[in-house]
Amino acid sequence: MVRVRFAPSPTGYLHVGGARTALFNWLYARKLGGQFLLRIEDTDKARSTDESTRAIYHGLTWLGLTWEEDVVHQGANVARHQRDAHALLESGAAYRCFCTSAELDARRADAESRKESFRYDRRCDLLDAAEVEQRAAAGAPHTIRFRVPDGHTAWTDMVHGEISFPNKDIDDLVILRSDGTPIYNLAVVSDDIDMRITHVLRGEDHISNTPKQILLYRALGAALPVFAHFPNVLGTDGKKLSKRHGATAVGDYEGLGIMPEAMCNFLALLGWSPGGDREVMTQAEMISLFSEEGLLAKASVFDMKKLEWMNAQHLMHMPMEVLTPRVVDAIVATGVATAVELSANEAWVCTLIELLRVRARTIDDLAKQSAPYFGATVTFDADAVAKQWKDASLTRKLLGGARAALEALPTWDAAAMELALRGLAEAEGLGAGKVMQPLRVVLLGVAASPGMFDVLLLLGRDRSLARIDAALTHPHLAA
RNA sequence: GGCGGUAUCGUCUAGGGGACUAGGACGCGGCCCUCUCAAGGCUGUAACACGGGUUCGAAUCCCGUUACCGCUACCA
Repeated sequence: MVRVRFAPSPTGYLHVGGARTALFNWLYARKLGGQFLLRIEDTDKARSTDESTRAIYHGLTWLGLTWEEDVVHQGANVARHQRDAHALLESGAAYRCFCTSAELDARRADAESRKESFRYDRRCDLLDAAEVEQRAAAGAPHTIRFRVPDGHTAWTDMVHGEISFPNKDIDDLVILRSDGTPIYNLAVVSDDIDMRITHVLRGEDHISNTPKQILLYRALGAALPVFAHFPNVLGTDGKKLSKRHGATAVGDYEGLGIMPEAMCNFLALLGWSPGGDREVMTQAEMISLFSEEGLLAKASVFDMKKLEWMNAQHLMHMPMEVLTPRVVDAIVATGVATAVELSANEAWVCTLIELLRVRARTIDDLAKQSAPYFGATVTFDADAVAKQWKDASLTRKLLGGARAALEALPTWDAAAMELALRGLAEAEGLGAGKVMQPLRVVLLGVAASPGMFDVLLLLGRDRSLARIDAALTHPHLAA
């Protein structure tokens, strides 16, 4: 049974890089019928906050990346971490180190000043056993260090292939601080063993932790998981994505009107390709297409333009029953209509969304575009007015004609409107646009919208005529 | 500095020795459609980091260089 985990530290919001790591873990588990677990690495109490933990839950849930079993809080496992550290001490794989941080810092600085790379010299490992016992018993503060054996440590990474490190380049790492608290590498290994994790899929920044962790697995007598290290997500300047690139938290994109389906789709394509020319996919399609062969080792740049395009694709193709509630919420949030009003006109709202979804890039954009269809009065865009009502007297004449023609219509249907309005234009010796464009501004206040007849239908006879009347009193047209 | 990772259009990528005149997508430009805006269709722009090998043949394999990234803590 494949068991994977996403293990963020709750020191900020859910970052898009982290979200992609979570996505790949989730996809892998879903693909193989495995389990996707969540572990909050909150051992750094100073930096961890409950707010961050909630943001991570929210982000993952929003993306649809639901996890199995109870969330594991690393901080709750300290006793086991300590037990493992002491087991290592007893088996001889680790030793007590009485060097203080200050001494270590000084030696490190000294090595650096001589342009040498610092390695712990194992002086405490050379101490007489009896002396060690005596000092420890006397309560002398000390850490527990893992003794890195000779040789080299290698593994076959799912995305990078063979990776090998000479053990001589790995320092004897502290696994338990002098205050008895565990160090990250020990805690991770201890928890992953305990959680029976079979595949550790994480960010590239953990590559150099991996040999240390493999050594710990072996010393603890545990089976190794399969490792995969995903490349970084970069900003447009090629630097690792960070705050100064603007929105980096997945919550930011939610606020921007990006949908989770699009976000997942976009994130999945950063470092993974289903092969062929496949791009727009539902989550179900991503699961069935997912394979480790498609995983890329190269860092990729987060391109907001493409995310927006991706969002637009999902916006226009997704099932109405999932889209509608979201748009309704967004419209209500803009204040132009209430939820009650919208639910009372379900079919009408549906038509409106169908017409706008193909012209919007985000949910917020769509909600904003819907504004002119609500309310009693029209808000006129100054540029649209200036451009489309340039010749005031001609516009008045055309609008008068359009109003009369529309009012005379026996039935309020598109075919009849088209006949009437095109007829009007022809009679004036004008192109259809000369009638439609001014009318569009009259009805909606803006220069771009769905087709005129769709708009007329949406607004209805009474409101359409009333808006024409209202426009005739607009200062720009009132002679 | 040491160690590790990576390198195809501006960006996401296809490519796994001959099918490459290097394909698709985003973006950008043009055309078509058209009452506007979108969507859609057609089309243009633009890349194998560099240098050596291996091979009859290299974007694909190997080595080196360069650049970028990561790690090098009693952080995670």
